[in-house]
Amino acid sequence: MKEITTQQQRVLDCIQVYLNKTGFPPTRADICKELGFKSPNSAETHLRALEKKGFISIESGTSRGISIIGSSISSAEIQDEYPVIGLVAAGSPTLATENIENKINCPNNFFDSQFDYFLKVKGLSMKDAGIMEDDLVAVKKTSEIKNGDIVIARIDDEVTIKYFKRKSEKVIELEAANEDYKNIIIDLEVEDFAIEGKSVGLLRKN
Amino acid sequence: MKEITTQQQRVLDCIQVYLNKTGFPPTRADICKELGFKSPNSAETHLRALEKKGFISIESGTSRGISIIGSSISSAEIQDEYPVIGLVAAGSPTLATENIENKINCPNNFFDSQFDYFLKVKGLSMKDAGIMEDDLVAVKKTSEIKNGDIVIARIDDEVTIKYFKRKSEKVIELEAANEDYKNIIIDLEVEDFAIEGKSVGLLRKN
DNA sequence: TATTATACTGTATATATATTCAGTATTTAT
DNA sequence: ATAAATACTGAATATATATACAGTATAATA
Repeated sequence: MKEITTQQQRVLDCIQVYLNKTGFPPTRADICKELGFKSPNSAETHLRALEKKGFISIESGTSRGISIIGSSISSAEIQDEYPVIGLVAAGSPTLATENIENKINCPNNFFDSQFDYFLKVKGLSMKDAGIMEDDLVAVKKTSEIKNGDIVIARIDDEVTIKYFKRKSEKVIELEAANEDYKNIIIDLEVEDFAIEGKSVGLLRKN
Repeated sequence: MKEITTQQQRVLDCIQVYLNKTGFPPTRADICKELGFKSPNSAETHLRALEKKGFISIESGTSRGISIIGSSISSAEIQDEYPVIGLVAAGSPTLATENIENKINCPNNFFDSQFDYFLKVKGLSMKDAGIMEDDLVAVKKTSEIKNGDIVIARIDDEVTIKYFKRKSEKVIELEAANEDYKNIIIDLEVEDFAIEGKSVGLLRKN
């Protein structure tokens, strides 16, 4: 970061003040008006100098495309948009647009593990695990599954959420957490079966 | 501040995300691109609705002249820090520093209603309501309680989470969601009883 | 001494952008 | 039953805006 001149500092301050006042950056003309310049090119050249020295970045071809570098409160925590997957139509990929009910913003380190989407739970098969109808399960797409994990699995074209239990090399049991539901035994040699991911957290709005 | 629709919330989130990413607000076209709209007028009408409802202000005739109301200068303003309240020591106020286990960052519009802190649940008295040990219940400090609400109540010096049921003018029943637990009948004339707040959501990390 | 950086005015223009108008369709209030 | 709000597509346009070009002038390098 090179040295800044007095006038360049005035321009930089002007951008910050304008941002604080309006919520968006100034145009070249705005800067001119604020600092008494009579030509938009006065602002332009100062901006180019500030960019060259690393104080700001300018998005080319973009109106008000100025951002002050370093002022973005070193946020280790990034907020991301996560899709909420509702009823998954048979045969369609889970994350297909038509399955996305809406989106939720939340920090990407919100749960102990990264995750990819929220699954809106239908039915009460995992009731005794505290997973109720319409709960949003944070799903991490992975095939690293341990016994006892809560997995989102696909059998033929149906998506289900259950406890995972490996019975043998070729047999898996999907265990419900509700005595009213039957467990599912999967013979990997016979059935079309896939693990979509596992639950890493849960969100309920009520 | 009137109610916001799902789509309007998405547009509002989109503006915030764009701001965090670039440092300046999006154009109508940017919003369309981000949310998949095909006409700039889609963004325009949503913006007008958001302005009418008081969520944003729009500077007329100004490119990118959008500012989110309430989230002043700081770009990470919609994200707030919420305390996690663990075991509440008898006699101490719930939000006393010594009761705060840690803090969680999450958007302040994360649940349908505003809330004040997370309560880490002990015991299984609300098991059948899907509230398990160590779950984090989002608590809104309020005395506006309806029958059937899940409330955080204080009897003498003990904090408990139960279903709320008004039996008569002076009698309240606190109902557990687990047949192994007994319901609690409160005579308001006899017992030292207070409603700390109610549950507006739940968070589970596993 | 020539060159580069700073610090401006003034004019011009391609395009980025807000914004209006004309439709269609669905849902929610009155 | 009718109106109003929501949720869009699609096209058109005035203008807001970035940005290049042509100058002038001073101070700091090399």
